[in-house]
Amino acid sequence: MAGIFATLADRLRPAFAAVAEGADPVLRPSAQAGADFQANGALPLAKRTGRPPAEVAAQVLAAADLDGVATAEVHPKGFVNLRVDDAHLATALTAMGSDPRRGVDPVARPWTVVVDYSAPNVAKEMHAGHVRTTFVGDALCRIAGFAGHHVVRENHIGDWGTPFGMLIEHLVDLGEDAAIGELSVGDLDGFYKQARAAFDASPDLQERARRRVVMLQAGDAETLRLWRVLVDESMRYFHEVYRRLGVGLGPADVVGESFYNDLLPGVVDDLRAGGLLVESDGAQCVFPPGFTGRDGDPLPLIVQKSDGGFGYAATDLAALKDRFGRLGADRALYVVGAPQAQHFAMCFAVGRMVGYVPEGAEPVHVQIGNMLGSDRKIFRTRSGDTVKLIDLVDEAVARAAAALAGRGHDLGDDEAAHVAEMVGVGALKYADLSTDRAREYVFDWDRMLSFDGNSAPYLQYAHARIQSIFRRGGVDGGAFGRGATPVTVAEPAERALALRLLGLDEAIDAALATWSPHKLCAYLYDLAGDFTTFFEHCPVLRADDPALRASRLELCALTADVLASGLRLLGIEAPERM
RNA sequence: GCGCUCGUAGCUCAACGGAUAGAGCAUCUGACUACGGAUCAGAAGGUUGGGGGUUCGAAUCCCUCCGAGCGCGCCA
Repeated sequence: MAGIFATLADRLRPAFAAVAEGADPVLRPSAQAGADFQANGALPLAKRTGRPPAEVAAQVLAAADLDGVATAEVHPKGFVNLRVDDAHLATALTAMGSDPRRGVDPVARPWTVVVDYSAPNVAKEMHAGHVRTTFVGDALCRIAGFAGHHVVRENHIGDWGTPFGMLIEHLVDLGEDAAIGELSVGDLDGFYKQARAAFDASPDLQERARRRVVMLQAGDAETLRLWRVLVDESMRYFHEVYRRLGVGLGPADVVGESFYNDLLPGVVDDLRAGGLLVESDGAQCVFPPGFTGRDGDPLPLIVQKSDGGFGYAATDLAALKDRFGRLGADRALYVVGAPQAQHFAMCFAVGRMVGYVPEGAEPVHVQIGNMLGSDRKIFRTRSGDTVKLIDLVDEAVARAAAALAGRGHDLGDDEAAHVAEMVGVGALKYADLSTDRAREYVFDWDRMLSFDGNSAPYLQYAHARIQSIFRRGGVDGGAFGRGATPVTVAEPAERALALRLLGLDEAIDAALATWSPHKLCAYLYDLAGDFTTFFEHCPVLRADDPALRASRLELCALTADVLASGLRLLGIEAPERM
């Protein structure tokens, strides 16, 4: 089944096309009294046909088959106002109830979507900067997967390059067992800082590190073994964190920088064969058109450094080749910080020039804005250090536990702890997901953990509250929300809730159109708001008429299910009680 | 200097080129011995940084100025 928006658009499109080929109905939700949607498409057509907007609108309306779906009227200005029939809402809700996908049809043409996200560095702690790319990337994977796309998750870990000379030598100096001990308790920052301090203080170590990098790149077996120790210990820790956070990245998804190492010479060959490679100051560069740096000079993408080593641009080009070539991606998402916009724009331009990106396919930099402190500066600790991701998680859960305990509940200790984890982690995720991903946002504990406003706890609470209706009424919740109970839509609050429920597919479309999870968040928040209004105005358990009571229980069950499903698509769990 | 992103209510954020720019918090006013008060209803709060332009219609697109953040050759 399709949602209400798609249904109306399908009904209107032929009528608009009859006036002018390919004309868009420009269907929008309406804030007008008495109207649920408005079609604005007559206004641009009036201009094209040289006729008054209202006349065009009337012609469209006469041609539109809205029978059984909605009634419409033309506003003198040319807007077509649409009000969905109550009977149609009722039947559509029944269809939604019996549809396990809740009205979200699988996309007609599934894509292979490669999603590059999280990307921590080996032997370095994940910090606040990784929070958002991890959560946004994971949510996009879930949403795209649910919509029917084939999703390939890739964790582009930083597991290669010059720092590994230093890290490996530090591992040797420390002794392997001691080093592993340190890494295995998750103290990656401690290890890295020690290594950095020793490196800075010792010219001898610097020299050994240089030699070690050469050995690593030459494939020396012992060096590779030591490197592998660092990678494995780090990944073991990262995967523990992912598991705790419900992030769908595992060992099979690790495709780090080192993976592309063998492909780099081929990239250089491709560029050279394409006549794109230019030597500049001893480095092999490509100058994609349209990019200038200081003094307005053309800006190079440095593929091979003057010392013969490969730069990160080479790795990113190899990744483009691999994702669109070997993996057959239709879309390759790079869920990476906004500051790297120019770098990716250049890589994508070069990737197209060299033929790595097929016609119709598209690499997308899913830009992630910085998390800011209350001072609107980059989020840091008071002492100026980066904030460890795991510390944020622990604090979120602790704060959630305190908030839950503060209001009193009848949960046992185990369940209370479990719920605190769901609420704390959910609050952290939702705060990241609910604002436009590309924009910076101010991190605020109180706001994200508030039970009011656009927060995870509010949505989780709305869900738990519905569950309690079924418990309180001694009603088997599983019997509702399956389309087996007829729904009547009469009260304004019922209509509003019904319309919202039937908008799930549109919300998911909107989120995927721009790879923006916050559009789904906004939908869920609106849904929760519509539910509380409904719940306030429409007695459920106390409804006199058994049929009305059942109808409202059906609405409750559908709402609870859409809330829980929607939150799940964001990677957030919805407790039954809290 | 060049480039990218951004500037919306006191604060934090929405708004797919469409009618009167919406929420939450904070402020103020009301309601109910409550199907979970973590409630509901309402008020107030805006020249969408300034100015110009395109358009039937601009927070949204273009130009310009002001302000903020970020990037700009061998780190990723």
